[in-house]
Amino acid sequence: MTTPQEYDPYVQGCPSRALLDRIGDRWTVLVIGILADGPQRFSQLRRRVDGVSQKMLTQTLRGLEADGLVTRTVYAEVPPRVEYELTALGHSLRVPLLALEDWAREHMDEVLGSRQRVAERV
Amino acid sequence: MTTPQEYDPYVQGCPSRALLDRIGDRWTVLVIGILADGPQRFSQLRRRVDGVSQKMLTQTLRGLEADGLVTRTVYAEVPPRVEYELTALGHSLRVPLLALEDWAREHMDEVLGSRQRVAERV
DNA sequence: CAGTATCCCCCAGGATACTG
DNA sequence: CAGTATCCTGGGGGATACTG
Repeated sequence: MTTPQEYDPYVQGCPSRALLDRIGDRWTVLVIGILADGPQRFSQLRRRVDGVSQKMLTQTLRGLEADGLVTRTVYAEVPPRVEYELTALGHSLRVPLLALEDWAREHMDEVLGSRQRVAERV
Repeated sequence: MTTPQEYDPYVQGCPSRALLDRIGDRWTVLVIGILADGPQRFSQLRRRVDGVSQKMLTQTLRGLEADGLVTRTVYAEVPPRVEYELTALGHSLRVPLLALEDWAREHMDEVLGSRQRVAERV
């Protein structure tokens, strides 16, 4: 603690790389995006995140929960109802993620065009 | 083309998911970050991105090249020198990525604290 | 409904060896 | 130096079946 230890993702083993891992997997980002609309049930998420398997959705949600980005609330009803909701921390992460989505929307054509050209060996 | 087709990452097969894939893998983000400092040789990148294998670095750079985010310049010298540099598009991607890095720096403690608590079953 | 538990396959990616 | 080429393994993740 003598030197203030900054998080440096370029160094192996730095915890901030762990964040990159979490952001890394496709489902995490998509689930956060959906939850930004408000609390959602498991089945709603499953339906809205096209292509996610039950296993991966559960796994993703458990990870988000562990990271303090999402809360899980079980209602004592029959049939059971479970709602997932972004925490304040989760909402704060939404901001940079939105910036990324905006970039994608704005520049995806350029990227795809480039890929096309490469694929055609032009 | 009757309805303006927006990129929707929540739909399977949407090309914008391809971008999530690219951002997804750790090396891409790290390499872009390093290249933001200016043009770099292969060996420099290899050294600065701690833990990347030769194979993955090559693969990552080829991908970035294909997407039009990075240029590859070969100098006819002995020994050979190859420099990688961000394109304007690559630089523009830097902006949202920086926002993400900032978030990580600012909130990593909270995330790690949460993980700790979960790991300890508290 | 909202999961857990299992099996199992595939391929991302590391290690190693070789080349222009 | 800046890569290819090849081999090989771990585990990510789908499919399926079962449960509170």
